Parts: sequence; C-alpha cells; structure tokens
Amino acid sequence: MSYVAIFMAWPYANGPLHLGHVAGNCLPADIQYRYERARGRRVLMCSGSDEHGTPITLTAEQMGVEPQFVVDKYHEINTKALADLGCSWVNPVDPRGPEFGGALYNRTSDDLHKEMVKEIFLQLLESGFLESKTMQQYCSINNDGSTKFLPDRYVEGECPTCKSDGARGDQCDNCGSTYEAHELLNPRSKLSPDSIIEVRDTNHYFLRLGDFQESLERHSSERQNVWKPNVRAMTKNWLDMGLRSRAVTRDIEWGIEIPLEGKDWKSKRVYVWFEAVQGYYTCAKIWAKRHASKSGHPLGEKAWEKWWKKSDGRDNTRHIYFMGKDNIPFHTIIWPAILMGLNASNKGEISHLSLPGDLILEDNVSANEYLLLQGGQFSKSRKHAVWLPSYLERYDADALRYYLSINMPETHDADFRWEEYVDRVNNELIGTYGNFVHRVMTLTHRIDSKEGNPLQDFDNPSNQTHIITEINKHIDSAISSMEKQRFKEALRSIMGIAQIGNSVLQEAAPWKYINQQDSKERSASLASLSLSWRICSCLAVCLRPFIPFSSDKLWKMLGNVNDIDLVLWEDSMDTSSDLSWNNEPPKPLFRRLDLEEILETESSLSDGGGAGNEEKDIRGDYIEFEDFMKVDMRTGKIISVDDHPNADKLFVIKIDEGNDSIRTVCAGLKGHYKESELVGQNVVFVANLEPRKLRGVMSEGMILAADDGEGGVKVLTTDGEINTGSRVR
RNA sequence: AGCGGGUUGGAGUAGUCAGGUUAUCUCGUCGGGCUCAUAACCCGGAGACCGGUGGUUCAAAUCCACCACCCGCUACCA
Repeated sequence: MSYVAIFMAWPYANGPLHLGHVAGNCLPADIQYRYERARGRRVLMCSGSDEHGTPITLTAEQMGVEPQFVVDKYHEINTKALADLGCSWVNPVDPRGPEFGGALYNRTSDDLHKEMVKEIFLQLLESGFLESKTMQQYCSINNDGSTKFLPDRYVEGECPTCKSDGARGDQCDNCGSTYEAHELLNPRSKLSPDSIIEVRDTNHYFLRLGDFQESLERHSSERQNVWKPNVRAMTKNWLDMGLRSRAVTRDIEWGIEIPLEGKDWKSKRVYVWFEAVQGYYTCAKIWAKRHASKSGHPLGEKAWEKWWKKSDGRDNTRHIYFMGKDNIPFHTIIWPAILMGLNASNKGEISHLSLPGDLILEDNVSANEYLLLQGGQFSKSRKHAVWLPSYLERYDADALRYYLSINMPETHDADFRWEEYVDRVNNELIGTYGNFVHRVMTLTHRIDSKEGNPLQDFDNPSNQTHIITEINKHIDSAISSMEKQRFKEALRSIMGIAQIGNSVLQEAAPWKYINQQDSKERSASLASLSLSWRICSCLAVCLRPFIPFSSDKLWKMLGNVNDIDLVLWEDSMDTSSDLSWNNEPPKPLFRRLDLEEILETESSLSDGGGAGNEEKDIRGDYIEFEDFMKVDMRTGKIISVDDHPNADKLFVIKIDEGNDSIRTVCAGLKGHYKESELVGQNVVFVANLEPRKLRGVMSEGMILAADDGEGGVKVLTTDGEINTGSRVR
C-alpha cells in the first residue's frame, strides 16, 4: 500500500495570499495531492497558517489590535481564498474513507500544536540536542521604563569600521566589513527611533545542528538525483559552510511558551522557525485526532502513524514538501535534523536511515523559484502584487490554475504578465482544450437520437488502437513527469491529448456525415467522433488535478454519474464502458478573456482606487525626487469630448496642448461629468505617459482627477487662465 | 559587499549535476487545408553560431577559468 504525505510550507498569516504563494506552494501541493489520489494512493495533505513571529506583532501594533486579531483575520481570508481556488483543503477526510487520508489546513496558534511543540522541545532538550547559551541582544528602553528586545534586523546604527550610517545586521553595506551584530555604534530602533537602545545579555536555547552534520550530508547525497538544482545548491552551501547551533527561543511575547520553570523563561517564546516546521507533524496528529478517528479510521487517533512512521511491513510511505526557494534550508537541513533528533532520542543514535517506528524524512523537497509580477518581485509594501482573494473576485480560478501551472517557476523565476495570461488561456486552454470539447459536444448533440448517446451505435474503438496507444503514451509520460513533480511537462503531455483529439476530428470530419444517409464512411467518421467522446472523458480525469472546476463541469456534461475522483489516470482512456449521455444542451467550458478589459480593470486598481484597502501603509512609500521629476505634467484646454465607441466609462477627449498641437486622451469620467461641462476646461495631464490603447482607442496621456474612492471624482483645473502647455510642478 | 541562481530562434521554455547522432516544447510568424467549433482547429515551413572570451576533450549548450548583464537571499513577502 502506498502512503503519500503532501506538505505545503505554512503561509505566514500576516496578509492575504498573492499569486506568488499560489504558484510556488499552494498550487503545486494541490496538484500533487489530487494526482496522488488519482493514482489510487492514500494521501494526507497538511499545512496551515504560520501565526507567530515579530512581523505579526508589528502589523498588530500598526493596526492597533491584538496579534490574535491579525492572524484570525488572515487565516479566515486565506482559508476562503484557497477554497475558492479549488484547493483540496475543503474535505478533511477523503471521500473514499478516512483510511485513504484527507487534508487539514490548520494553524500554529492551535492549542494542540502548542502542546506538541512543547513536548518536542523537552524531548530534544532531554536528549541533549538543545544547549543553553548567553548571547548579546539589543534592547530598547521605553519611556515608562519597560524594556523590549529587538531583532537585529530592526536595529540600525553606524558601522564600527567605516563609521557609515545606516548599517544593519552583522555586515556593513558600505565597506563590507563584518562584525558582531551588537557592535554597531549609536544603535537605534527602526521601530521607534527615539528610544534608548542598549546591549543586554539574554539566555537562549540553541539547536545543536552540528551534531547532525554528517547524517545530513549522507541524506543529502542520497537525494542528489531527486532534488532540483536549486535545492541541491542551497543545501550544499549550508553544509559546506558547516552547521552551527541556531537559537530556538527568543525574547518576544507572541508565540509558544517555553515549557520550563524559571522567571527568565516567562518572557521568552519558541522561535517561530523552529516551531512552524513542526506543524507538518503536529498537523497530521491533529488531523488523526479531530477527523480520522471520528470518521472511523481503524487506528483511531494513531491514524497519523500511517503517514509518518516507517512501517516494518510492505507499506511504502513518501513525503513531498512544497515551498518557495527561500525556504529550502529549513526543509533540507533544519527539519530533517529535528526529525533525526527525535528518532535518536528513542534509539540513541543519529542516523538519516529510518528504522521501523521512526519518523520518516523527506523524499523530495520540491522548491519553486519565484513568480515575478510584470518583471518585478511581488511586494506587499510597494503594493506590487495581485492578491489571490481579489483575483478570485474578478476572474476564473481554473484560468489562473492553468496559466500558473503551464508557466510555473519550477527551475527559475517566472513572470506573471496579464498579456501572457490572456494569450495562453485563450489559445491553449480555450482554443485547444475547450474548443475540442465543445466541438465534440455540439457535433454529437446534432445527431438524431431517441434515447441515450447517439454514438453508441457507431462506437468501435478496436479500429483505432493506434490512436488509443498514442494517447496512453501521453498519459504515461504525464505520470512519469508527475512522479518527479514536473508539472509543466505533465500538463503539456495532457494538452497533447486534446491536440490528438482535434486532429482525429479533422481527419474524420464528422460534420460532413451527420445529416447523411448511413454509409461505410459515415460509420467510420462517427466512430471517430465516438472515440473523441471518450477522449473528452480521459481529459476530464487527467486535467482534474490542474483545473478541477472545469473538469467537474465536463464530467457532468458528458453525463457521467460516478465520482470523477475515483477514476484513476491509468484507466482514464477507457474504451470498454458504455458511452455516457447527458441530454442537456452543451455549454462552452470557458469564456474568452479580453486583454483590454483586464488591463483597464487592473490599472484602475493599481492607480490607487480600491487597491490597498487591506492596510493603509504610508510609511516606506517615498519615491525619489528624481523619479517625481520624470513625470511631465502640463496644462491643456479641452476642445472636444466624445463617447468612447466601445467602453461604458470612457470619454475620448481632445486637448489643445499649445503649439498648435492636439492630443487624444481616454479618461474614465463618463458618469461624473457631462460632455458640455468638460469642454473649455483647463486641465492638468501627464504628457510623457507611454501611449496605450484603451478598448481600441489610443490614449496619449492621462488627465489628472481626484478620486475619493466613494464615487466622487473631480478633474484638476487651473486657478484662472494660463498658457496651454504650461509645465505643472 | 558576501552567498546562491540565471542568460538557449521574435517571447516564454526543456536539455546542463552523470559531455556524444538533425537542440525540446508552447506562443507568435509565414504558407496550405478545413469550415463542426469560442477569429477556433489541422498539416507544413522559416527562424538559434545555446550571454562573451579562452581552456580541457576525438567530441562542449553541457566540464573548467575569466568577463558582462539580470534576479534572488542576506535585510518581514513563496
């Protein structure tokens, strides 16, 4: 029996998920989960919100609320967004039964998680893998006399070597010299620059990573053929530098308490990196306790052991982790070290090989690179992001799943561009796949039929074995890609099946024969259409992990009554069962996307309007003076205003910009102004904005207007007459 | 600055760790076909001295050295 555990790196509950998280983590994990199920394996998927750590306390402070409020809010938002994206967290127990597994999206503020983390802490402590050390840490002293330890990254000061200001951490940006983090001159807190800062001693526990160096090296060398180059390189780098102990506690109030007596430990918490990775393990146990045992798993609360403990029988268990590239060492070094430590505390010896009863180490750490947005990195503070919840409010989940799967940052950074998104969805998802399905459906529905599928009289798969063999080859290669977490390759193989389907139709040309009398040619042609019907079924099954919503739709449109998730990939090209039928007239699976419409929506969002309603974060949003001066704003007089021929909200406005020159600008002012109110106004416009077509009309700039976000819009005008073309600054 | 990664026809991308016959696939483009279908689909063609220079080798996109540019991490984002 095959057991597979899918682990997705825990999203930090400090904000909504964006498309980078989706492409790097959420989507690959869900695809793999659905795929493993479609191979008949027993799959458990675990992840959840990572809810501790300094950044969350800072967000809470900024919002003027408790940290729990912040994590509650984002846990809820993200849970819903993942469900809307079609990720499989919705069913905690596999519909086939609890012994087949399930999925739990938990959270690290869960009391059971906290308890288990404390147990693990004590177990590692008793086994000697944690050591206590005194370190120097910056501490800010508030006006009321209270003190607060500061993480190094929130402290800046002068470099002890070159005296340049703005140095942080343990290395100077200016001269490159290194020093201890607490050696900065005139340190100040970035959070409250006026506070007094001093260095104080503080006790902490450290995980003795060095103890695991040799075993980790062995483990790593065994994984060379499985890991992707980025994982190999990053891990090797850490191992080559030599592993040093890492603090597992820190001075902070938000987190899991240290399970030790003594006043000193009351003010400290478990370091979030040490605790969050344990979520993979605690989540499986919590799943067993809360879901599996209640649904009647034979092992009850011990159900988790099927996915976590090395068995002594023939059971085969694999662990696959999904994360972004910045998370690699936590999953190839730190987490395996913790697991080996737990195993060693039972058997007394550190080893990367697991004996029966041991917790098992990863089979693959599948780290993706980053998804960039229009060439730049996703950034919360710069509001350069497409947030998953807001995407899902406007667009289709499967379209996103398709585009991110076919363009996944598997081996290096990939770019999210709306142009490409529209292009690929329209051409590939809709053009090749959706259109194939629609051809088959509409053609079949045009054949006269008394009852059931009219193709059943023509079905003759034994004459088409070469095509069936070809399709099965595609399925096999998709399977072998999926076994290596190569999603792009797998999806391409499956899309190849739709292409085969299209050429089968092209060759058979059933549209010529549908209304003709019976003949040998007609029978042969409709036999091909019948095969195409079966190909649609096959596609629904194989595309299910990638685009679950439309697969489900197609499955029902085909009239299948069994559960699509119970059909295995290897059985998906079925030629033996009766042809299914659904009398409802077929509907297209997808709607074509309109690039101009999307760009218009997206640019109006990023222009300030409704975009950043998550938080008002004004700090850190400065631009350079030079950047501001790049914007060439000028005055002009509106000489004509016309309705845009193809848009509801746009006017096409001609502006006299001086020097006998006239400029055309599209402006979203319809509904706010009448044409006559605008003509003759002196307005301010951006003169050096790159011209862009808006719904078919070239717009050469942008008229400035104030927008209060609540429907009020007022154009900026000059206070009295001034020459057209005057520079505004 | 240190560390890591990248650079392959117009765009995106596979292949690089274990060197070896015509360098993969998708989009775009060009020509032809089809007209059932969501301006779609099918067939075919053109287009790359694999970032640069040098080296190792019978043989280099692949290994080595140096250089250029891009990105990430280090420094809250996967």
